[in-house]
Amino acid sequence: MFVSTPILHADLDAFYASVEQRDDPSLRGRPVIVGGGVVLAASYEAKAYGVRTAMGGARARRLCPHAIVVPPRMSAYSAASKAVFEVFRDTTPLVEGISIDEAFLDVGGLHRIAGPPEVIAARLRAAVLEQVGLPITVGVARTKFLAKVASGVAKPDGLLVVPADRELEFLHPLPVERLWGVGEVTAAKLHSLGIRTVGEVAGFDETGLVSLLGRAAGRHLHALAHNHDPRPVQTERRRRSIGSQRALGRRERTHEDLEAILASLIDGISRRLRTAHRACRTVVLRLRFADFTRATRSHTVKDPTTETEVLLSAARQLLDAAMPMIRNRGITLLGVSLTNLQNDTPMQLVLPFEEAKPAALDAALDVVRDRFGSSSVTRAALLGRDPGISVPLLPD
DNA sequence: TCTGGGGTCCTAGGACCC
DNA sequence: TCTGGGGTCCTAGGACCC
Repeated sequence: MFVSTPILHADLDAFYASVEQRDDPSLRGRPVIVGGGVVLAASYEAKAYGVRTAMGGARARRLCPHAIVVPPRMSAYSAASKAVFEVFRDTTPLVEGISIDEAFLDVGGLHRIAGPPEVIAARLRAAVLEQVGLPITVGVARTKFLAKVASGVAKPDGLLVVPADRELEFLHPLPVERLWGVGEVTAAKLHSLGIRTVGEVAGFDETGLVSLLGRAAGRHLHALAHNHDPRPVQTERRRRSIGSQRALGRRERTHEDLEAILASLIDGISRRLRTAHRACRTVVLRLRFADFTRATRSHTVKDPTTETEVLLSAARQLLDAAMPMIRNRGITLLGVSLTNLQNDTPMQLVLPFEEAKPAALDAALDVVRDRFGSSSVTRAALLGRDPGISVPLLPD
């Protein structure tokens, strides 16, 4: 039935809320909201009342007054996520995590051993429920994009297979909002042209979409509507930024207050930066004002750094320069992110073959695997004799 | 009780270089 | 003195995702 590699998109249902219901039986079957000021997650019982992720807490409570509101327990969610990803990797080594609660699994090579994809998917759902105690929805299709759409349609606690010969039949009647990458703004633009379904997008020419949405978004949408998505499942994706931010409410903040918050943000992220064995060149200061408009200010240094002091002084200068704006408009959020990430040290793995003793090679392999999380690197690759494997040894 | 925290990717303009 | 095109880097903003 599948002419090429079938892909699974596995997506935990109402993840944070499901973990809360798992850990506290009194919450089961009842509307649960995780979060306070803002809804981080809502159980399906709460969603039935119109409660949505990212909604203001006050509005959520108006919609569902009898909901039980619990504070988030991030460490519990992160532990649950780890456990689920172990189940994923028991299924296939080709797992691409996209967030704490979803991943793509390439099960193409598994047909002989594990059966057809729909059987693998059903077994995966049962394993997650049994071993971790959480409901999960799985979409199965020939491409990542379609698998993701399928899981979205099948939620909650569902399984949906899109057979290779029925793809457009499945895709075209769906509303444009189902497409990955179409949010509120893009949907409104499409609606303004009378486009409401994916099929209608497909009937629109690419040039028109590009002039409406910009080059990349237009092409992307055109391709998806025609079911073109050649992206493979990628097991190793490198992080491109590290950031942290703090909402400040509406209180007045002095320069000293902000400096203290900035120092603690930088302290946290520079620690994460070093733990990840990365260095950074660009510091971005993020601001949100009293009217909830936003601004960013950034500074790029010549040499990549991992040092708290360097990062802090760059961030301080950005903050100082932004103080007039902050005094004018009031500040409700302060954040920092580090981008332009590089490896923290250029890796020297030049090992002339005749000098490379097995022990030295193994040590080098350990370093590479540790740094890059890559288990597919071989001794031959290190020695440059295996052109089939590329090892990203240079700073990116 | 208005509005969290972590990310990715794209665009556009200006500086600078060849 | 005026006039090119192409490429890269930096900065700022914005859409989108979970």
